[in-house]
Amino acid sequence: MNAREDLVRTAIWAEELAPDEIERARRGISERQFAKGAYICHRGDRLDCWTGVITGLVKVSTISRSGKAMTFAGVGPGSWFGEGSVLKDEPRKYDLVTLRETRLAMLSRPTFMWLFENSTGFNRFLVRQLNERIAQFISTVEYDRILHPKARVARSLAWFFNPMLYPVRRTEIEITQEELALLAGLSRPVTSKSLRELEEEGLLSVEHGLIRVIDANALSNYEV
DNA sequence: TCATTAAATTGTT
DNA sequence: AACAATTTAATGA
Repeated sequence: MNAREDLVRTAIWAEELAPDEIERARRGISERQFAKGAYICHRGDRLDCWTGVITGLVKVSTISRSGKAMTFAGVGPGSWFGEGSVLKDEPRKYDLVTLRETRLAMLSRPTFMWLFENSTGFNRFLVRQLNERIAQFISTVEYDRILHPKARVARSLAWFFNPMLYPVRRTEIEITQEELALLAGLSRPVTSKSLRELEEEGLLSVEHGLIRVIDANALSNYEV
C-alpha cells in the first residue's frame, strides 16, 4: 500500500465506492504542496481538478470591484471542493489562497467525470455535499440579516464543525482573528471583541493564532 | 541549547 | 486605520 492509495481510501467520498472505483480514483489522483499565502488559482483560471485538503487551510475569496476583499469560506483538512467548476468545465469563480502551508490532493477531471458517470456511491456523496452546502449558505444569508456581530462570529466558527464540510474533527481551529474577521465579514476589532465576549460566556478560549472551541453546539445555534 | 532578532498577531486609541 | 504590546518563529553562537 502506498501513500496515494491511503489518501483515497480515507477520503470522505470513498466510503461507498466499490473496490474498482477506488482503484480508478487512485490512479487519477496526485498531490501538491503550497506555501503559506500561495495562490492555488486565481479567479478566471482553469483548474481541471477536484481538490481535497490534506493538511492546512484554504480560503475561498474574491476581490470586489470596489477593491474590498470578501471571503466566502475556509476549507480545512479532509474536505473537498470545486466540484461545481469541474462539473461545468468552466473557469473558477473565486480565488483560492492558502492561509498556511497546505498539502492538496488533486483528482483529475477525467477521473472525476468517470466516477460521476459510473459510481452511484460517488454520486450519493456529491448530492449530500451539495445539499449541505446549500443549507450552509442559506443559513449564512439568514444570519447576515440578523447582524449581531457576536452571533456572526459564533456561526462563522460553527462552520468548522460541519461534519460534511469539515470531516476531520478538532476542537482547536488554527486561524487568526484577522482571517476570522474576513470570514465573518466584520472588522478585526469587532471580531476580536466578540471573541473575548464568547470566551467570557465559556463557549471557547482564544489563544494566539488559535481558537479552542468548548461548546460547538452552542456556537452554531448562537442568537442575540 | 540558549540568546537575540525579526515577524506575526493581538489589543488599544 | 494606525500604533503599541505581546507572542511565536528564525537565526546564529
